Amino acid sequence: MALFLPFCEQIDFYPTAPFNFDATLHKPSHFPSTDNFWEPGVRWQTMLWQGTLLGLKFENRGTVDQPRMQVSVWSQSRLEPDFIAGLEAELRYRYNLDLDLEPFNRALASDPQLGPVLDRWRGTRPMSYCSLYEYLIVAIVLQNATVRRSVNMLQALFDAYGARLAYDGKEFSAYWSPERLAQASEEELRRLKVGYRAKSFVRVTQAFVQGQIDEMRLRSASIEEQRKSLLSLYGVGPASVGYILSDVFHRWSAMSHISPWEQKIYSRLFFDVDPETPVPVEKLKALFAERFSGYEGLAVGYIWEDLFWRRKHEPVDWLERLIRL
DNA sequence: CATCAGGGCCCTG
DNA sequence: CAGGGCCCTGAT
Repeated sequence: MALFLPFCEQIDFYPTAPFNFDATLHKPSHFPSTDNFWEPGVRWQTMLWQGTLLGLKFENRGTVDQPRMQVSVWSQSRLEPDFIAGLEAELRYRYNLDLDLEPFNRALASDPQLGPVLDRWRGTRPMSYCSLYEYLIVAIVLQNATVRRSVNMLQALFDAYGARLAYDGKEFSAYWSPERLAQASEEELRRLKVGYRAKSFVRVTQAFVQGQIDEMRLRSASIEEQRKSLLSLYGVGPASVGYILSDVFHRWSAMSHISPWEQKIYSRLFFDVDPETPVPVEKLKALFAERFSGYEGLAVGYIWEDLFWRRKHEPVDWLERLIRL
């Protein structure tokens, strides 16, 4: 039974130009989950913010050079102006609406491989709609699993501990609070077929409930401190930390970690070799550092998403073999 | 039917 | 610091 959200407020956003609405709000490389849905010009997204369940709808009301985005916010009860103001700031942060891409565009416009990609996706920025806690759950669900299994595990968690929200004539799942999951035992979690990850969920959730990790405080910490703090969490290793540093904490300069499956894809993309005989990680990093100096994460991200947009329209033979559904 | 690796991480030796 | 074990699932 879904929770109906009757109240609706609107917030207008004017992101820095250039701003590509669709490529910022939809990342085809991400696995699908039932807390959001995208179609050109619109993204629905649920959110648990400061203990309040929200139904968001992002709509493109501008152009790349004259950006304007309208966000409708549905809720159970009327929202206070202070709350709205806080939410607005949080969305600006998570969706990187204040990011100035011009130095990046200027520096890399003449790169023969990246240049055309930058033209195609001008104004696109990295984006993670998750809180740190939620992202950690996703990262753990991704570990050592095929995409389909990851999707199933996250859905099982939504169904057991999250909410179902009805707004704008649609229905979506929403995340749970750490406090809610803290009531679940490891055995109970295992029944959701998450396997050994149950222990990681319990320990990570505990760390949040007990205040050992604080997202807002970490945002202003040094990258070393962020890395150390994340690695201290049980079930969180270098691969998860790499994703979190870039997606949640917006550390886009360095490629902190390249996992084997990414290594294969990069080898094909940047050295045009058979992914089954990949180029050493060090060689990849050296190339990124030389060509994209200071913007490694951003630049590689553009080429990565460009590939997955292509795949959305037509299968990319060599890539299909590397993505286990 | 059985076997195996998968978009890691922990723990042990 | 290398390598086995971990849960479950779908592919072979």
